[in-house]
Amino acid sequence: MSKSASNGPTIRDVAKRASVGLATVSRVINGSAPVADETRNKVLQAITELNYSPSPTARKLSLGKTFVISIIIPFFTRPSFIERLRGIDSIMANSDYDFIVFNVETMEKRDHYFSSVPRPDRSDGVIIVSLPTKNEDIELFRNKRVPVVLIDTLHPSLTSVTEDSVQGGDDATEHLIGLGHTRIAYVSDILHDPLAHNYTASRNRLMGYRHALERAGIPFNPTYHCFCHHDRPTTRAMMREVLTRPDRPTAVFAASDTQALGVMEAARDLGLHVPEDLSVVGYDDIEIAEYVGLTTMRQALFESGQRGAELMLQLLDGQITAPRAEQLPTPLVVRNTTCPPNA
Amino acid sequence: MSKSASNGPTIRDVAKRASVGLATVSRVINGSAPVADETRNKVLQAITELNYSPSPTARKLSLGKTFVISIIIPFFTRPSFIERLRGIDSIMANSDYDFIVFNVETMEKRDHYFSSVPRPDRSDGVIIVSLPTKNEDIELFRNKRVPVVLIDTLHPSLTSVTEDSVQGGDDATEHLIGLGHTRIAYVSDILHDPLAHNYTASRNRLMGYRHALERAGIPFNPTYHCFCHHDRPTTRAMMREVLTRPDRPTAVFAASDTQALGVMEAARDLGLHVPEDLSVVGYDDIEIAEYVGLTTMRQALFESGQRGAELMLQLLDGQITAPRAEQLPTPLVVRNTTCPPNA
DNA sequence: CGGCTTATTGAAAACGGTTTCATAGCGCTC
DNA sequence: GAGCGCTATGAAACCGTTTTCAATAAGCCG
Repeated sequence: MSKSASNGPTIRDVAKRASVGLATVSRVINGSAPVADETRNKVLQAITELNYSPSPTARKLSLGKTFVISIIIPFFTRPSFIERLRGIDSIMANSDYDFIVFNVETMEKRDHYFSSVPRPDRSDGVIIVSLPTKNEDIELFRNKRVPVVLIDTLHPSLTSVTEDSVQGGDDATEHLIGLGHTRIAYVSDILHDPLAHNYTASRNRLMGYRHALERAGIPFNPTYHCFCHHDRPTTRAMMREVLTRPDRPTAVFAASDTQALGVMEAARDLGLHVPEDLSVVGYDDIEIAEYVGLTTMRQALFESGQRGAELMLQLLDGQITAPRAEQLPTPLVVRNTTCPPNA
Repeated sequence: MSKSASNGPTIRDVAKRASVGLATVSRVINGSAPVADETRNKVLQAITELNYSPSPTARKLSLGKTFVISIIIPFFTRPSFIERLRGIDSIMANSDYDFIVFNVETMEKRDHYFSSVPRPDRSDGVIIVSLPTKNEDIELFRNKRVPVVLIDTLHPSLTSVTEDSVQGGDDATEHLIGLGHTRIAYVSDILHDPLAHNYTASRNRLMGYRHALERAGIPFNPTYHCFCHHDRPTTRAMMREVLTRPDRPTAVFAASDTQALGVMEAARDLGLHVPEDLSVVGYDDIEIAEYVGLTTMRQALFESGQRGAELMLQLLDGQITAPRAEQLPTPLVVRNTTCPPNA
């Protein structure tokens, strides 16, 4: 079983045909040491005659590298992850590395991949997307000595690329304040639950929201922070109550487009017009957002993937030594779900 | 450079510690030959003591396999591809194989991947999704002796999984006929252009459409076949004209949800109500479809990925020898963009 | 108790590259 | 012309597995 069907020519065949030592062939291929022109030509000719190409596996074994970057990502739950993957791909496709994707859909899979994937004989590096890391995870990675880059998540001892959610929350809120709103609600998922979708991001957007309010001299009203499980129907139900309160907000900043859609459905249920009766700002700029004309914060999804991949490549190159945390700006996309209040 | 940082224990270390030959360790690990219980226990103990796990790369080299399945897919252009990838993943994750994804966004990349990826030293098998194959491609694959499975595409000499587009087109049209419609338009992209998105599928849906009409005794009206470049704005513009014709259709079957959305926008532009004035059936059941309540044909995307992966595994196992073409049924999802005419 | 089969085992040869190390050949200096 | 350094090269060792092959020990039969 050791020999598989019809293997191609090996470096030894090339050496024999060119009547040189096989070390010389290796040198010609990799340019790792000077070779006389005449010799090189003989080798090159033998290579083309035999249609030889070196075995990646053998190379990997000899070099002690895998030439694989592993991506651990919940990539199937949201379209936004695809955009990040595209960014990673756009960089990786031009490198020597392949990337293989590990799809996390449950906590068990997360734990399983976190412990089995970052091993030197499996991957040269690991990019973790949108998955928070605990300290024990970090310890694990360090023991395995595999470089790690975080995208969309933060940890003090790892290199990471994140969107600036504080700034984003600030900008979104400021947009509403600028239009004249003062009763502005913030809608998010449950911030106490570390397993929630966007735990950290939602918290940071809240911070930005509060900064903006503070700067404008608007006191923070805790009853304007509405949270519930992160899906459209639940958000819709919750907001139906909120929007019937006597001091109902005139504007809503939602921590995700999905929740923003829930807000809009609730408004529709109650006969409130958007944006005349209620301004809504979302976050993410998912595909539907454009379709329904939702004003939203666009995350630099593609760019985050690109940047993460670039950082990984630099890490592998030894160009980066100390962990570095980069932040990407998030632009506001103004469509037609926001306008001045009572307009 | 040959030695990388801090490699883990090797099979030799285990052998030494258990004071057995290294062949025996291999036998214990793989169960490839009988080992005395006492010996096995010694080895097992040494393995756990050293926390040993075998090097995948060395295994690959020795076995002459890559344990990699390559997926060539335009996966980033449409959400539907992700669903197929999920299906593939759900099967592959439980196998010995990793899969690596090659993202095709241009013709050059297609050609490049088609020639470089299906090589025995790169992949044990290749799954090609939604990418038509020419005869010369097939010849190439055959030369490389790498098994290939097609998803969403067909070729007589390869194993494939496709949705039954003829049946789908038939069912969609029949649904409209059943509601009482007789003036039914078919909207698709340009069928003469082999580079168009869904060339074959669109043609097959047209065939199903005609079958259904014929069975109902409704003559096929060529002016009811409307085609244009496959995007929402273009479709919208085209349909604005079609829907102002004196014999305007009372129902539209669109070859994709994207185009169906264009149709609905055109109707809105003209003050036509959906479904009272115009019934619309789409195809694909993309995410937005549910949001806007579009009646549509759901493709068995996830299942197609699963089935394709299963077939690949069987191919690698030698369970399949002759090429086999499987077809998956596509269910109709009735929402609220269809109703009887003039209702 | 000798001979023969059968279950276990270890040494060694793959797998196909890269890299070290020693050497041969050459031009240069003094 | 002896000594020196430098370039180009090939033989051999190595990466960490799997598998072949021969050998040893044990069991069984007559």
